[in-house]
Amino acid sequence: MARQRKRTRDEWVAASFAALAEGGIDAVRVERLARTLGVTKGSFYWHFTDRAALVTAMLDAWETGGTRDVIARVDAHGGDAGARLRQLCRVTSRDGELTAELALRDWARRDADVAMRVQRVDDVRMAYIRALFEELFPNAEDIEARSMLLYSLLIGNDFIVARHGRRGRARVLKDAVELLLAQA
Amino acid sequence: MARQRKRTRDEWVAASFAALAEGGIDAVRVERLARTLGVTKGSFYWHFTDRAALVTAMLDAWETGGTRDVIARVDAHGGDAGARLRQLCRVTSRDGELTAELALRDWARRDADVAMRVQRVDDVRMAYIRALFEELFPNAEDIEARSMLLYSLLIGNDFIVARHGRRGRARVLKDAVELLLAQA
DNA sequence: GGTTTTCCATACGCAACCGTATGGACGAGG
DNA sequence: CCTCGTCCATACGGTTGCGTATGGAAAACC
Repeated sequence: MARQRKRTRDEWVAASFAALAEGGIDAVRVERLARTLGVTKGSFYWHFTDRAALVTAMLDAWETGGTRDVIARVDAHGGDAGARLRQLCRVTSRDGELTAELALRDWARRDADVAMRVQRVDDVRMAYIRALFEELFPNAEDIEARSMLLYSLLIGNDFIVARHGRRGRARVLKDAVELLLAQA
Repeated sequence: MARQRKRTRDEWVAASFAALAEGGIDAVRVERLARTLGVTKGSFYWHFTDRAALVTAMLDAWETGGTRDVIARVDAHGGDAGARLRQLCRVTSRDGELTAELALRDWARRDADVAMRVQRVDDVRMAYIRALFEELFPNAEDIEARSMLLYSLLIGNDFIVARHGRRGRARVLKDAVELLLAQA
């Protein structure tokens, strides 16, 4: 933890995500972040005009990190459509991968700008999933249903905390994916 | 809007949910709620010891409203397992049915008590869905996978804002449910 | 080495909340 | 009619957070 002298804009954004994950949006406060970064508000208001500007920067980071980065990681693994869908499942089910999702989707219900961003993210993710399913199935409506089911599963896997008896979540998740990949 | 003289505890809770839906958890503030109810804080602190007590009352209401009430509405409609699952889908996809879900699930990540409540709700819902699928399929693992997929779909239908080209969400939702109800 | 730019500390005013304390209006019960 | 319990208004102190203003240290530049 070498006491560096200068903070960058990205450090503020990173600290904001950490605070969001730990304490919710209520924890993303200028003075609190300043303390964790070892500086004061003066630093913040030099890098950002506003608290709103910080939030905008967070949204930007989430938008690319939650689409392009994930897709790149999946594609880097290679394989055919089925392998990629399984890999997508593994990547997104990693713990802490979707820490900001809930807060942002909740916020999107009340803020038009945030809603637009979430829609963009959802469209990109669905397009990726849809393209993979298109390599496996012929019927467009079937493809759309399976894509929606898989995307919902990835979201639900993180948002739902139900127990599954003796079976673990990982096993259920795997079974569900295989069900979606199975030919009707 | 007859200016009533006395407020009940439930009115405060109802106003809290309205505020939560409109402005997020940040809008659930004592003095703000008092204004919308046409009273002052004095009233609040007579009905509740604390802001935390209000939140607890909200959680209680959500817990029963999001499980027993929904299940009762579905069962009241009657029909076999397949019909009930389709009805469950219709009931939960009504707008505004899950306004508190996102905020609560987000909160559950950081508060052990809230997490326990969400888990109870998820367990009850999953048990209901599972029981219905058990009437349709023989394999336990298959049942669990389909149950998780359906529950995820119901959640995802509300949380995901992706577009589906010419097909509307309602149509995709219906196709997805039929896919889950179809024999392998 | 002096000047300018970069980055941050300090101090201030202001608003929003929380929770408490206290008194008052109003109806119920005797 | 008087009292008592119910329900709320008002006033207060304390905290937290935002945004601004201003000065200062340290580095970059010439």
